[in-house]
Amino acid sequence: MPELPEVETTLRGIRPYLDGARIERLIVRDPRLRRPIPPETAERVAGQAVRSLSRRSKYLLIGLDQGSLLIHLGMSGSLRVVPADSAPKKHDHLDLVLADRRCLRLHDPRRFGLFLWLPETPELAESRHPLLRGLGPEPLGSAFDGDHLHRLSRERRVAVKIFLMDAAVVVGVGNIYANESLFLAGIHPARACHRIGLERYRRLAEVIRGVLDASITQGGTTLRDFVQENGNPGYFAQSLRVYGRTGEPCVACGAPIRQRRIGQRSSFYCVHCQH
DNA sequence: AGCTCAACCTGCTGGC
DNA sequence: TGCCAGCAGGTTGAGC
Repeated sequence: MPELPEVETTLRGIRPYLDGARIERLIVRDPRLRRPIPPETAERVAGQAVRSLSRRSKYLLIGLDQGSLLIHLGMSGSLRVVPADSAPKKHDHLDLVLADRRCLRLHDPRRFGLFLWLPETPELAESRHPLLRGLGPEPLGSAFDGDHLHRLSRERRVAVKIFLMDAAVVVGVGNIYANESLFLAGIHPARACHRIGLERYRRLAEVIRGVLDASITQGGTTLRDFVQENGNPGYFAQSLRVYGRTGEPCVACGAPIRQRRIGQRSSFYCVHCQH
C-alpha cells in the first residue's frame, strides 16, 4: 500500500496524538520485520517525550528527547492510534504505548516494514544515516523540477519509469504514481530516459506534483487494504487512469490500456497517448 | 558506475 | 469447494 501520499496521510493522522506525548513503553509482539527490531529498543524509548514528527521520503521520523525512531511501512504496513487496552489483531506487531492510555499500533502482514531507534536526532539521521543520506529531493519540495530530472537523466539509458522510481533521483514516486504521472505527461514508460527533452521533463515534474498533491488531498490510494490512521480508506483509487486498468479503454482516446513488465514492475500505459 | 535480479513475507485472486 | 500459480503498493544488497 504505502506510497508517499499514504505515508503523508498517516503522518497527518497520527501527529495530533503523538506530538508532545510521553511514551510509556513499547510492546513488541513480533520483532521479525525486514530488519529485526533490536531487543533494546523498548528500553531506549520508554519514558521519553515526542519532540517532533516528520517525513523524509516514505520514512517517518519521530524525534525523542534522546535519539529518534525511524519507521517505514514497507509494502503492507499501516499505523493507527487505538486505545492501549484494545485487543491486538493478527499482524499487529507492536504498540507504542502513550501516557494517555492510547497507543500507536503497527500492523504489517508482509513484515517488509522497519522500526528502528537511532541515537541521533532526526536532522542528523537525514544527513548521515545510510538509509536516508543518499536520497534525492522530495517531489513536493523546491529542489525538484524538470531541470533536475533532465540533468540527471543525460548520462543514463534506463527506461524513464525505472529512472523515476530511483530514490536517488526523486523520492516517493512508487509504482502507482509513476504509471499515472507518465500517462498524464504523455510519455511511454519504456522510453530511454536520456531521450526525453527538457520541456517534457518540466511537464512531467509538474504532473508528478499534481498527482501526489491530489492523492494526499483524497487521503491516499486504497487498493486492497490501505487505511488511514483513523481506519478509513483513501479515495484516490477512483482517480486512477491507467494503474490496474489493463484492457479497459483509455480515458483520453478509448484504446485498450496495455500492461507489461518494465524493471520487474507491472507497467500500464496507452500506446496511442504515450510516446 | 550502472544495471539486473533475487530476496524479504503473507494474502488475495483467478483459473482449473 | 479446493488447490495452486501468479501477483501485489518497497527497498536492499549481491553480482555482473
